[in-house]
Amino acid sequence: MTTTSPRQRLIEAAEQQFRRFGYRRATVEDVARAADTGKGSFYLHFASKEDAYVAVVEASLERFMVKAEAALHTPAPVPQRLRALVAVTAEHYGDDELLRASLFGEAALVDGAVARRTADIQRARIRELLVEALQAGKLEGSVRETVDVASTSTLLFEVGWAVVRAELDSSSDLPFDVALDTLNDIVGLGLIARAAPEEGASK
Amino acid sequence: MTTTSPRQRLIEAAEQQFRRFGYRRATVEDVARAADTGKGSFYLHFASKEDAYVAVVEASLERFMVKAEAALHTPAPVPQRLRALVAVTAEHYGDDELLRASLFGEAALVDGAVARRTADIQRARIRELLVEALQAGKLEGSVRETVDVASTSTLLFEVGWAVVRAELDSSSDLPFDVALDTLNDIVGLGLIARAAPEEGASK
DNA sequence: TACTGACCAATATTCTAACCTGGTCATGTC
DNA sequence: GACATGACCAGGTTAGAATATTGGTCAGTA
Repeated sequence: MTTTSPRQRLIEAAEQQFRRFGYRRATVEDVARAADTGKGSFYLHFASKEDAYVAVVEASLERFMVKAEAALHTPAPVPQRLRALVAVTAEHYGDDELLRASLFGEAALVDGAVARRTADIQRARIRELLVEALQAGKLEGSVRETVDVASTSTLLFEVGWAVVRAELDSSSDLPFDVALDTLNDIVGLGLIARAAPEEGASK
Repeated sequence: MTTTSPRQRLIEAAEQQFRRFGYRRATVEDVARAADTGKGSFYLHFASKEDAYVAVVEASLERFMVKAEAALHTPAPVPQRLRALVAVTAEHYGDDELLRASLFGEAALVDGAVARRTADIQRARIRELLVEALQAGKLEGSVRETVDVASTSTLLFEVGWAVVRAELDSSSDLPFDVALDTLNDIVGLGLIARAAPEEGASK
């Protein structure tokens, strides 16, 4: 029980406390006690309570990233991989209240500046994934060369989350698989009726 | 100054007060006074303060809808019309703090149940626009017959707002016209490299 | 050197009393 | 009668003083 490093123990204890009580109500003292150490030691490892929270979110996020990367690193064509990513995300975020609250700013667990900070971290990390996937798609030839990776990843990120949110929000009337199909369909083929697949079609 | 109907005067007065002080701080009494009428009369026209707020949002929304419909009802092909819609939206919502706050739940002007209610109204109304545009697109042949109008409108709504938000959020690093181009590009052509424009490409 | 917990300033909570405001309705006006 | 009004009330909100808690520090211990 005391075999892990103090920092590790602190992160684990902090995670438990934050998950149970939320950012505000969890106290540094309780975290330290739960990690079987003094409050002073807490500050040897983290500059502030907020930093500890960020560390917890980052650790949680890392666990999600493993799944997410697995979903993306398959031999399937890129659009199908994106679909898998959305599915995995909905599943994971459905279970992980802490990540969800930190991303959407659900006030029950976090809010204000901390929530914004952790939301940014998640967004950035997940968008990296999309950038990577898009570049891989270009290499393998399944994504058009002309696609602007930076802005496309931003937009993909938003539609992706729209679908995830529709799934997590029980009051939504958009069935998950329909949303997924549509996402794939639009992202894959666009809206335009096939006519002139040659040059210069937009702007 | 007293030529308009009492209800109209009340809505205008309410709009001024709500815009200036926000939903909570604006008082029914001040609204009535500003409309040059008694507080009791207020309740002849509105069942509650909240209903008056909704009426104000609806009136504001209607003014936006005029512009939005104008942007959509042009002879241009549908994707280009959608682009115009996004541009118009960004412009209008950039100026109209009340609509913006009511849609995004910016707490300065509104929050809680009222904000949710007015957000839903706006979402529904704007999504109708998209549904209409998609159907028109199908008729004129510029939108694929196979796209699912209901779910597509939902997703389009989300990307559209992502672009608008990127524009309104000054800290965003995504230039508006790049975002617009990308939106058009993806929605128009999808991501897939042109290869087999025949059958069964998704799912 | 590595750690700790008593300590402090700042913030949060609780309590109470005064105050305000959404909504009603008896009364007045046309 | 139909319509409009403002005095009135209950419930909720604010203000502010008194109290308790907590993030963060640091002198002291092992």
